[in-house]
This record gives sequence, C-alpha cells and structure tokens, in this order.
Amino acid sequence: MNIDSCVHSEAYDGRMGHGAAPPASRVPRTRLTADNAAKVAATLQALATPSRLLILSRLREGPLPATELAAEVGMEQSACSHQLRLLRNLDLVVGTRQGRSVVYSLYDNHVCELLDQALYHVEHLRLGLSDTAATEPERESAGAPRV
Amino acid sequence: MNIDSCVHSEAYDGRMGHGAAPPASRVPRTRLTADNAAKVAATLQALATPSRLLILSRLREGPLPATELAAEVGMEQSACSHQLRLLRNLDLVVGTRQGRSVVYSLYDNHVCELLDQALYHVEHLRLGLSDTAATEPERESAGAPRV
DNA sequence: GGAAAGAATGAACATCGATTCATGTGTTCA
DNA sequence: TGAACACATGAATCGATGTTCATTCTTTCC
Repeated sequence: MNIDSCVHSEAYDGRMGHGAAPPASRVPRTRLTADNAAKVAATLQALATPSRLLILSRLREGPLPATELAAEVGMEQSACSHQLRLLRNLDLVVGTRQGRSVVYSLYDNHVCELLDQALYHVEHLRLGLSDTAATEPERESAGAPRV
Repeated sequence: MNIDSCVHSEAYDGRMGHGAAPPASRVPRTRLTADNAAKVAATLQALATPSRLLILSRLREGPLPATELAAEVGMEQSACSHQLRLLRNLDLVVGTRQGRSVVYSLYDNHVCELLDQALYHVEHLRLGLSDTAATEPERESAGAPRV
C-alpha cells in the first residue's frame, strides 16, 4: 500500500481545534498493512506491561545497573533481566558492561519520546477531556455502545 | 564501554539534536508509579495487537460501519466486534447506531495522534536509523547483550 | 585458584487474551 | 408478524507471555 496518506477520503477532514495537545501534527502517516501492523504491534507491546513501562520510565531518568534497576522498579532480578532482554531485542534499551554490572539505558531519543507521547496521550484519554465535541455530535446516541 | 547513549546522568535535560523527529518535546513528564503504570499499560495494550492496530488505522481515515470495518481489516465479524468492545471500553473508539449498522470512529484527536506518534517512532526504531549514531559508538560493546 | 557479586538463561507454571463457534438482541422491510 | 440483515455477547479453546525457581556464566578480589 502507499505510505503517506492521511488521506481520509473526505471524512474526518474536520479534525478541529484541539487544545492542550502537543505539537505533533506533522507526523508522516503510514498506511498500515497487515504485515506492517504485526511488527508495530510487537514493538508497542513493550509498552503494554506495567513492569516494562516502569523499567523504561526509570531509565528515562538516566542509566542504571541491572540490579539497582530491578530494585527501583520493585521486581526480582530474574524477572527484570528477562524483560530487559526483550527490550534489548526490540532496540529499546542498551546494556553495556561496566565492571561486574551491566548498565542499562534507553536506546535513543525515539524511545524517550515514544514514551513521553504515550504517557501524555493516555493520561488525557483516561481523563476523558476529549476535544471531540464538535466532530462527534453526541456519543450515547445509539443503543449499541452500552456495556 | 561507554554508557551515555542518551546519557544525562542529571536526567535527560540534554535531548540533543534530533533530526526528523516531530515537535513533541514539550510533553509533561509524568513520574510513573506502579499503580499508574498499570492503567497506562492497559490502554497501551490496545495498540499492541495487529488486529486492533489495523482497526484503529482504518478508522483514522474516517468512520465505518462495523461490518465494513471487519471486512477491510480482514477479520471475522465476531472477532472484530470483540475488539471493538475493548476499544470502546478504553474510550478509543465510539460506535453510534445508524439504522441497522453501528458506525465506528475514533474517539478523539488524542487517539489519532497517539497512533501517529506510535507509528512514527516505531518505524524509526525498527529501521535502525536512530539519531543515536553519533552518541552511541558501537553497540556490541558488552558481553551481555548477545542473545 | 576459589569465593562472591552481578547478571543471563532455561524450564515450568500460571495467566491472560485473541479468535472461533454458536446464540442472542435490535432493526428494517415484506 | 416474521424473515433477513447488522452487531453484540458468552463460552470454550489455544497460544502467547510474565513470573518464579534453579542454574550457569562472567567479572572481581582475596
């Protein structure tokens, strides 16, 4: 499929005002292929667990030896190591040996920002302070969306 | 053995150059608590599966009736409906009845941007074209990170 | 060399979650 | 009213995955 399309045939052109949202905007829109989605999902899953989220969050504040890291996020050494391996394989963190210990840090800025963005948006999502009001008339109209 | 990939012992104030990266930057940094992480993880997990990623991606282009949506993302009606329920509960999508069908659309712009950001960063992560190059000499330094 | 610290690895286990199958609910139209 | 369409829902299944336990590997220091 093509890349760059944000396209939206004609629907959703509205995309109104927005308020608090961060810059963002000029991000290239990649059309997701079934194949592509799998890879993306695999990476995003790294952020889909409390333990790894905590690990990355701590690393955002600076590099840390494996053991200290485990202690700070409150998990066992082994469990933490397993997760670190996963994060390493996804190129989200790097570990460099330093004496007896292996110091871990975020791979690069993309990781850092991905984390930030995720936290930011999720927080705003859960708070329900949407800026949808204009585009989406009334939610509650139908009979379907009712648990 | 350097550490300093993204260094910042003092805590990431640096946030260097960056090239293609989108604005971002001015996102508030929320310190993750163990409790908080669970909630965030729950929401982010919505983006951690190919099926839901495809669903959201299609909805980004405009509202769509459930059945059509299922067809476009290539999944069975039931499976799609289950995922839509999940996405609804997380306030990521809304479904409004319209005649026989229920038309689904993204909840608001935060969802759209969260998606965009995720795709953007992930793509750059997987491609390895990090902007770390200058900062992170050789990855392979340690003995640890070797599958 | 040998002991101990720091970390990685493997197996086993338990849990969660995505899909399928079958069925129920709501809506339109004859 | 009843058939057909459009979705939702529940139960069951099966695979994926996070954690624990025990072990191994690496490095340091005596």
